[in-house]
Amino acid sequence: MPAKTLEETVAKTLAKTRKPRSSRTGRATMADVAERAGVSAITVSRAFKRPELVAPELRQRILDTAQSMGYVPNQAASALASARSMTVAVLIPSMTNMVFVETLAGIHDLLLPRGYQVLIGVSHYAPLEEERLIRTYLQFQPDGILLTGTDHTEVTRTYLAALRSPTVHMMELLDDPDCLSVGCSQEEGGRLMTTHLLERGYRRIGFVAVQLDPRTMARLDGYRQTLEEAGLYDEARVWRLPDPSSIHLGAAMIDRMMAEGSDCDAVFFCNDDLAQGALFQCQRRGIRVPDQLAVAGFNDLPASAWTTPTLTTVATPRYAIGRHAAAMLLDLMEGREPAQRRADLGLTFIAREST
Amino acid sequence: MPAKTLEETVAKTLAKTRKPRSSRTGRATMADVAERAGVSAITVSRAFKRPELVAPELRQRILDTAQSMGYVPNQAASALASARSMTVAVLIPSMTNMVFVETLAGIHDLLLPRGYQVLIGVSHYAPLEEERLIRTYLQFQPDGILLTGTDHTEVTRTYLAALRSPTVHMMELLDDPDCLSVGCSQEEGGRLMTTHLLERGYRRIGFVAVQLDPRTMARLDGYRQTLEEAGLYDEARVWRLPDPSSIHLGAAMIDRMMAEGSDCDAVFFCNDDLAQGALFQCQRRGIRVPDQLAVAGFNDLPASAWTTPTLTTVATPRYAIGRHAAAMLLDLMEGREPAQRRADLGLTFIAREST
DNA sequence: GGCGCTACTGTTAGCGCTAACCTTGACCGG
DNA sequence: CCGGTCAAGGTTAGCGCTAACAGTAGCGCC
Repeated sequence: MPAKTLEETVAKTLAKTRKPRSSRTGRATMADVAERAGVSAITVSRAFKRPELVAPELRQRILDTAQSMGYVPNQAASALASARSMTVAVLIPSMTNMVFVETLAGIHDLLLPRGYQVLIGVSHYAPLEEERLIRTYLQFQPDGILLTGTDHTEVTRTYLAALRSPTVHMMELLDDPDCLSVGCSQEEGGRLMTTHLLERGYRRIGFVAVQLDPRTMARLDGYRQTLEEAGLYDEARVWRLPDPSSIHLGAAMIDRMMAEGSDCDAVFFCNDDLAQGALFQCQRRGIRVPDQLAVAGFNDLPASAWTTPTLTTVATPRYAIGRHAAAMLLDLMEGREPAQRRADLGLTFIAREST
Repeated sequence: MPAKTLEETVAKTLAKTRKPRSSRTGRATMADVAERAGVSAITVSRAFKRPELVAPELRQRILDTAQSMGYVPNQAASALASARSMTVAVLIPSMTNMVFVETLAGIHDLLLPRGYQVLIGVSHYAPLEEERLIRTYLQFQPDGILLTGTDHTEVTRTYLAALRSPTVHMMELLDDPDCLSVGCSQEEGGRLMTTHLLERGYRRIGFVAVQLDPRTMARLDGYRQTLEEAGLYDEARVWRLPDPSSIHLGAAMIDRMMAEGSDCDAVFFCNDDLAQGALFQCQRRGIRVPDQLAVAGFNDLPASAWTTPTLTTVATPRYAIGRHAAAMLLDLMEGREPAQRRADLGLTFIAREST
């Protein structure tokens, strides 16, 4: 009986001409503020979101009223009505690795002042975990997505392709013109360091790769290419370990090399914390660096300028990468075409005492 | 003319008996899935959120249909309708300080598997910034809030009091029975270390306080109390600097002490990274540690077990604090009373070579 | 005087989901 | 055979906000 239903609806509508002063949650709503300020709800909405559309005095009165009532806009309702969540999902492999924390800082510094919120997901270097996270964060209908690296599962790629949400890849550079990327050439970093070691006269240069993520492997590639060109590459001087990078592991590697009777005159560690651990252990064991063994790292962590000896390394512009990626994403989210689809932010080689 | 309005409404309602297959955003909605699976929307909702209410085969069919359509629930709509955002706001003072990053890891590990999302705010040790962040995060109607420390502005306190959202304070312990807190006694840490230094025979013990946040000041208090009891407190051996803690600053402090002709035979640094910097600089300047100068830190950062000499410090259970705080919050959010309102997770004193 | 224009403010409808209630049919025991 | 119970699914209304459109007033101008 549709007639009855309509009658009922009308009756109910009339009955609650004015609702009790607050919503279900006990918080003031936009309608409450509107009523108190003697305007309509939409005007309150505009006073907050499009202030230029409301007469200055009225706007001030509305804002004052809202303040006095402790009104806080409901972001879920806003997101639902406007189809804009003002949220960006960021996926990084690790939170304990300073490199990504600083990238995050760059992202935060750019996006937060512009009203965007950041949802941080940690994939622990596992593409499958990343896929799970993507699924979770899609529920938030993020206006944009920032991904680390380029090794994503097929499903992740499908999700992202099916989605409208703008996406920018960080750290590594992509040649695919459909993808936006900001980063630096990890391979180039590997070449820079290896070339430096060759120039310093080292001939039996080892490489320690851990975590085995694509960035580490790219550095290894750069190392291998350079040594192969010099006719000095020897697989026996390459160590590959899936473990996460740590000072402890770096120290352990020195022990292992000694135990194995390695003939290296220099070792290029894929990460600064490994190299720092190696330096500490060399000091303990009385191995003179760089005379007996040269040690090199990657990323330029803060302590690397202070160890004894100080550590030769390659500085990566991670803060700048985060900031730049966020800026590109912002362009996309606001409908502008970013200046470039692929931004190489370069590397800085830092020669110190350890080589 | 209400009659006409009603007629119009009915006409429109009939017209769109079935909407086009997707929503405004182009994504499949629950209604789309329901139609395809031949059930009502609420059943789809239940298949996801209350699976025990839907017959197993039907549930599977719904989930399969959803999957095949690439359906992702809209969290904003869910939050609006259910008044539960499944979101927790976490405010920490710094992201580059490992202590808080590990706290975050504990929080994540507990909350994410239970379906909660975490919004991270960084206050940069500024209560006013924290207040701003609180205001921002309240828009998300978080189901719970985790705060670091106890120095909040009056406005922050007012907001939190006006709010229903459960709140747990981390790191420091509160005596206020209205507040839940998880942490350890920073003051106790200061006493532990100072007592240790006294026992080792040091008599002119200095203290370097940086950042000057409440936790640092509490450690300083513990130090002062202990030395006063021993009749050895001397204000001239206390340095207070507002700068953030860093290796660099620790090294600089050694230089400054030398330049000032300080007579300390031991220095207690309020943070491990400062102490590490001091150790590095002592090594550079040929100051023998601990013979000429003992060095002590706080927090037990990873590198502290590897420096030369290794660093005496106090380990704080930050991961456990994060996890425990999250567990208490979860209890509150799910309507249970937590086992205790104030959890002291203790400290571990670690004697190493530097003292 | 009428037209267009700008500057404000309001009305209506609906975003996608779920709480609360309602219906249906199967099963059970006396 | 009937009332009671329960599991499984549906109906209705509305969460709090904003897009889109619809006024309305005031002004300038020919």
